[in-house]
Amino acid sequence: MKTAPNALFKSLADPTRRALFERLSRGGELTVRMLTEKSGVSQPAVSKHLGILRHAGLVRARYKGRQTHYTAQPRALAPLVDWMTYYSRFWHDRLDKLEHLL
Amino acid sequence: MKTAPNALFKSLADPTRRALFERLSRGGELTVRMLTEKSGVSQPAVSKHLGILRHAGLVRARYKGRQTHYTAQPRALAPLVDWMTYYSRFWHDRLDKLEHLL
DNA sequence: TTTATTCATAACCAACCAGATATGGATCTC
DNA sequence: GAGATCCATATCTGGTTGGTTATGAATAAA
Repeated sequence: MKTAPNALFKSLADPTRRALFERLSRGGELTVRMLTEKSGVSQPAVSKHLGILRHAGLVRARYKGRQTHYTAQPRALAPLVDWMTYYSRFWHDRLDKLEHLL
Repeated sequence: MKTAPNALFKSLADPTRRALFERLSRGGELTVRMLTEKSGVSQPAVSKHLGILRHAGLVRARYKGRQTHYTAQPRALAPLVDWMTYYSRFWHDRLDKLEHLL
């Protein structure tokens, strides 16, 4: 309950990185090129962010030809849900049903 | 749905800071002195962290005499729950009941 | 009225981080 | 095969940040 959410919190703390994850969550599968276009940062920056997200398990890479397709892995958010379930006593009664689902 | 979770994610991204919030979530009301003891860092560091948490709305300060008592404000986690509700399509069906509770 | 305690702020420092440009490998296209 | 495109990695840099010590204001205790 301690080290698990660390990488997740850190990964999602950066706005640019979180925006990438958000786009992937809605947009299905997207290439680095597509993600770079409306990201506001350079392509290497996007690649680096995707690497961090991938390391945290939040996205998944599929290699086809010269381009890499990324997809979101929302299941990786589970430790965050666990963390909030555990540490918010106020909501505990309402969240504990959710907890055993995960 | 964009700027709201930013301060929360950033606040909770630091392990020391998150540990303080966790302790307050379980330990009720604690003074800076008490929080400093088992934090592993100096008192000014604790004060700074508490200031950040307070700025994010995650803790609340009560001033009595020369000591400051802090309490956790788990309701402040609401935007995080909203964020996860919105951006995790996988859990959407299970979380949307929770969403309208908040 | 001293003396001690509690806390916050200031000033400083080392480490980390997010961004850039440069580059090269791999793969399509012509 | 030649050129163009896509992506990742390497390197560098400015800004952020989490930590420290120093200090002072405010309050409690002696």
